[in-house]
Amino acid sequence: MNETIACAICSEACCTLDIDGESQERLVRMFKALGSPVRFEIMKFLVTHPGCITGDIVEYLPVAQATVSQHLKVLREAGWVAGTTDGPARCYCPDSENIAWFREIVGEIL
Amino acid sequence: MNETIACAICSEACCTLDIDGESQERLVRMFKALGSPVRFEIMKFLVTHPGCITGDIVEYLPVAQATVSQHLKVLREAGWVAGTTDGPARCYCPDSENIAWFREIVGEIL
DNA sequence: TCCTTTCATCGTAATTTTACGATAAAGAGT
DNA sequence: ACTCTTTATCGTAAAATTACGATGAAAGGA
Repeated sequence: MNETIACAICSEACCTLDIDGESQERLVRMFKALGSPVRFEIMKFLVTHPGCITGDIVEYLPVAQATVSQHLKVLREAGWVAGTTDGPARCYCPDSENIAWFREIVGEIL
Repeated sequence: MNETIACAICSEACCTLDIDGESQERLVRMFKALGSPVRFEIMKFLVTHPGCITGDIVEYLPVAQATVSQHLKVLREAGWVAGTTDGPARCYCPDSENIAWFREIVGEIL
């Protein structure tokens, strides 16, 4: 679905956006991850409290611990946040590299 | 959930991101809308073929017409695209104003 | 007026997501 | 070894999303 195609507008082979499948998947995953009110709220909290632990988020949000953990996993796998182990706890931070990548590619494409 | 709160990190009233509820809802809706492979593909097509009609997208994608129409509605309501009527057909374009807004606020917040 | 074209909407089945309690795992301290 | 703290994972019920065919609505031409 990512190669050059013909369409009714051009009536000949024509352009498509220059993004490889892997990057696109990654990008869509990032969009999807922040397309949830709860996860967006978590992200907001992490931006203003970088390095905080999961428990802080659980305290802050009216959401069960298991749910927060699940959402953090989604944000991690999407690349929005990165977690480092600190004893039994886990510190989370916005993943600035991936965030920069997101902004960059969004700027190119949209 | 958007006012100043106290948290375990600061142990006193502390900051939260400066975004009002309405903008946040709008932003989350935009994220969510592009967090779907099919909708992302539609958006890509619209960027490279601004002004095309629904039927062109239906031809391009291996998806039923009803489904495309539904996805276009989501993209419209999120503000990614704008549609203008042209006879029985409907022309769609990327909504550059809202896209600019998205980029701007993402740059501020993340 | 009657077609034709184009698109949106309705109803619905299948899939995915979300949220929760319960439980497991992993590290630090005693 | 035992316990406490912290987080992840499992199982599951409820809700939301997705995709489709069928139908309806709106505009233009014969």
